[in-house]
Amino acid sequence: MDRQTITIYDVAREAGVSMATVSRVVNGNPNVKPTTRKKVLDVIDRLDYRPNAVARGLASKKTTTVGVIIPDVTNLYFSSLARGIDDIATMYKYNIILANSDENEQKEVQVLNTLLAKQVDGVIFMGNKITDELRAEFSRSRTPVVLAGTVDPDEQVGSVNIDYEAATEDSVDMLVGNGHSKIAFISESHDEPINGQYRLNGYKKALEKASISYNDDLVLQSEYTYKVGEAVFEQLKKAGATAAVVSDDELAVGILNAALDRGVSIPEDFELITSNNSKLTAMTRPQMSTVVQPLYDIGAVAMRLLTKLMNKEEIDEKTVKLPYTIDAKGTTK
Amino acid sequence: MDRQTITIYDVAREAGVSMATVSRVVNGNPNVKPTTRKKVLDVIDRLDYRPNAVARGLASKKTTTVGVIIPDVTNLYFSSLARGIDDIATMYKYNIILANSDENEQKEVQVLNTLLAKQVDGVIFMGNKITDELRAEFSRSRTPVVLAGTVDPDEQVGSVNIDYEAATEDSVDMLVGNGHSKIAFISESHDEPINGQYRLNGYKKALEKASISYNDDLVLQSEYTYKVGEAVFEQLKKAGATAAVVSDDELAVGILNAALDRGVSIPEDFELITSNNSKLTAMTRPQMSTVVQPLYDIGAVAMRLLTKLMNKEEIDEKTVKLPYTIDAKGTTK
DNA sequence: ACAGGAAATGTAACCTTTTTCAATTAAATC
DNA sequence: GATTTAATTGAAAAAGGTTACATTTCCTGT
Repeated sequence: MDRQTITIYDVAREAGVSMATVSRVVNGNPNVKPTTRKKVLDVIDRLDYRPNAVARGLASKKTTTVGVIIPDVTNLYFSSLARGIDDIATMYKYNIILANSDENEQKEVQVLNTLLAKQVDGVIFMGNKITDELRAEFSRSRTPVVLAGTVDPDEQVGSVNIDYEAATEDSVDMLVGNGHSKIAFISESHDEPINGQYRLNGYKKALEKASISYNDDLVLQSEYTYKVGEAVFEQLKKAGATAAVVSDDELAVGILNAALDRGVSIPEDFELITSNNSKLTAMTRPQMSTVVQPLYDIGAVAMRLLTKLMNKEEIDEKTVKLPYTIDAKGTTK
Repeated sequence: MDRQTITIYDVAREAGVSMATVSRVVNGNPNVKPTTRKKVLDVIDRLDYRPNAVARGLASKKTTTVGVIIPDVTNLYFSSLARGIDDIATMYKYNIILANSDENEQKEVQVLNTLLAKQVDGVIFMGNKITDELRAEFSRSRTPVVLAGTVDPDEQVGSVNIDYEAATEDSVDMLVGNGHSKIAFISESHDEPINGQYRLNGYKKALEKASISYNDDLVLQSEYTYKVGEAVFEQLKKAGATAAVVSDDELAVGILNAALDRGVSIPEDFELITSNNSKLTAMTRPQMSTVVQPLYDIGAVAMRLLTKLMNKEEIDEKTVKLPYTIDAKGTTK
């Protein structure tokens, strides 16, 4: 009682050719006589035939689908990357299976596995830390993987980033230049190389250059949400910070607002520079000074790189670093 | 030179059973003797067998994948819905193919077609207007469709919303109550029923109740972006509006900031109420008064509804309206 | 020990394409 | 006009599972 969908068989029969021929015209294979092609095309049109992508995937071992693991679509940083990914994917005729991981290691592995089970042609991973288990899954399957906005010191898989260390160093340099010596650094867990290894290093380097001694009280680990801004700001005050480098925009807004709500003038009494250049940085008052990461492009380039990998094209460099700048807006002098 | 992946055949052979039996244990069919199950499970484990979801999909005609058409992941309103969708999808073992449409009618149709070609078990559509072409595609395929945060006066497919008309009416009521008579209404195109039919109606009703005559100059159509806020605010001033009801948070922030940047005090000189209760409403200063839409829940309920539809369960009501409230924060008195 | 029914397992068709590889047809050469 | 060669087309074998149906095995009760 179903048999409603029409298959390549039906087309072949109607057109009086073999299904191989139908397959050829559908796939644009040139070895088909123009008249036959026309005939088949007409039948396809008349019957409104749509190839079954699943059957296609099974036969050809290609699904034209890539998996995208994202911590949270609701985070503007990641959704901006995702947008870049999807646009390029569409351009290359791929679709995206999007899965939220909440940066939960267990979910990440699980999701990766279902993506692989679904035979995605490639995977784009956004997150912060590549656990060993994840790395093991990556290398076990021969499915290409590209990290977007995510670093893996191991560099086994492709990745697209900016130079987080240098960007953070530049940010701190700027605050130092504005006369600060009690500069806080706030990021997520230092277990994540992007923070503990790159950003923190940049921070330390800048301090060192300025002969400012490193003070543990000024280095905070915090989740990236708006609502913890209050608590973080209290900690900052307690530690005597007069400026801060923040690794996430949403958190930065939280801190900024907490300061404003307490009557602290910004940037006069406190300076702040954030890291992602998401839309948010333009929406606050004062607008937030920020590292300008080319968010969309990171996603786009990552997807482009993945297409090459899936296509087994020769890659010159599978770790690409995109340029960044610093945009001094209203939260710094 | 490929044959690296191991199939159900391999497992069957190793375990000395038929593939049917392997299939049974993989799918949790109870008709398997515990000892056999154990034996098979051991082999699966040893060989690290992972069922090929594509083959499965072809054989069973179920892909456990649903398509999600979203205008733009980067818009917090929609990404919040998407998050609700994905969480419930995951809960029911579905994956999400996400596709951005930019509310472009052509893209919408095209994307829907590739989703159907990929044999998704269901579709969740977010957008604003259901064109006839889209409607035609919806009904042609027997794939269930649910609209999330999107209305279709036609009510042919499932949908999850709030009562936009009433919510807008309430918003205007509140501004009227605060003494305004020159209240602006700003939304996207009135061709979209959600705006032209529901919200605008609510606006008119409220005016009528208050015996305020409708003034065309106070009714604006604008795209939903932050950057047009300036232009929109200028128009509002010109029209002499003293308050506004805005249908999109990002646009509302743009208007709010344009006002603040011009030295207008809010809410003293101008009141504003927005419609989506995205994170943004808490991030501005003053915080934005808003209609509280249960964004996450709209997505979650839509996905839940879709699971029922896909499961051919009996549905009591396929058009569900979720409750909303009005949260008067800093942009209204 | 044996019939009868339930439980467990196996057989083989089917799902819809792609993709060899072989067969046929058309075009080109002399 | 007979061959050769090139261009089209078709037949059938994958691809990796699910599932209806048939068959075998296992218990029970007598």
